[in-house]
Amino acid sequence: MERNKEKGKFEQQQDQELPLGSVGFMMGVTYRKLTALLQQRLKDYEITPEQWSVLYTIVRSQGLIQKEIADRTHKDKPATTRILDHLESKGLIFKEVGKQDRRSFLVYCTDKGRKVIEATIPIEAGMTDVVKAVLSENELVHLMDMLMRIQAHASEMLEQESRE
Amino acid sequence: MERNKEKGKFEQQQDQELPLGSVGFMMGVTYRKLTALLQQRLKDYEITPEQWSVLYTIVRSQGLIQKEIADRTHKDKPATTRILDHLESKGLIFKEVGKQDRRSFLVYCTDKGRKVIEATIPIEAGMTDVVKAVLSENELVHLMDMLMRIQAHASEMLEQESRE
DNA sequence: AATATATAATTGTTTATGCAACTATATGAT
DNA sequence: ATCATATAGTTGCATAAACAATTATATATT
Repeated sequence: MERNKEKGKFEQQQDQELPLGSVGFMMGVTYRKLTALLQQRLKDYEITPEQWSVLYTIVRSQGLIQKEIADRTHKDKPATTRILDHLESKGLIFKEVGKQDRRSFLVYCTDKGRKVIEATIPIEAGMTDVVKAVLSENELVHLMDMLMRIQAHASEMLEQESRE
Repeated sequence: MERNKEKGKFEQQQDQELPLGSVGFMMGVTYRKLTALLQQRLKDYEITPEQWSVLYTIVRSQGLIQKEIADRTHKDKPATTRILDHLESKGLIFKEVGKQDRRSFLVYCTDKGRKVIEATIPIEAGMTDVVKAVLSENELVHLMDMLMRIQAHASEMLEQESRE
């Protein structure tokens, strides 16, 4: 009887402490927290974290086609189109129709776009510092390795399972 | 000259292999891949992963107020309101006005809601198996621990920095 | 050459997040 | 008791992801 009561109390407590213990949800929560912090820090530059990642990719490699940008940033084509729209309307990038392949556009950053990235690279780097404040160098490396393994395997599974 | 050429080739390759190495972005990509897989597997039940997490919380603890659900699922109040709207329109939950506090609603699941969760718990558990296919038991524990540390620290930083 | 098929990009729809503004009810201080 | 403040919930707006369908151009097949 007493043990039952105790167990009841324990379970009730667990209920409050561990509402959703699965990896996927934890990862989502952590990602959103990190992103919100980065967004906060990028506020003065009027660019979102996802826009930053796309613009960064463009600054590093001028003249990519959208499909290639989509692959490198792990976005699908519609998402890429729309983020590029935002970047274009802010005057940070421009497009040019492909000469050989007229289906595609070559994407370039403007001077303004390059300057935004140059100015914000330290901010993005600061996010790694935030993580390193609670993780050792080894742990960070291990974390990245695990994330890559999970990501690769989940992609594989998804492709497999959606193919029928 | 030759060395320069080689280096150019190497950098170009790096360019393709490591487009965005930062933790935050990697975590977002991994989260989305896991979520997409879960969504695929939940397809027959007409419920999304985020809806699942909210419904699961309700099934485990009947009569929570929305604020409490928001806290446990790490969502803000608007997001919670809208997800509850979806669950309600599918007949999986219902609300009841609070007796003591008439600002709040007590949320309960319907029979249908409970059955959906009971039927899909194995599917959600299957996501852990997907992760365990590429991570040892120890690594998974370590990963969860690191995620919690990062999440807590990022929350702290965000609160600190948004407070001025 | 004509036709089928693949690919690049766009548009529309649904779901979800984050932020700000708002309503209604509770609580605290004078 | 009144007035200020806090809290629960909702609504509106911007951004983004996932999926399906569409358009336009390339490539492959016969």
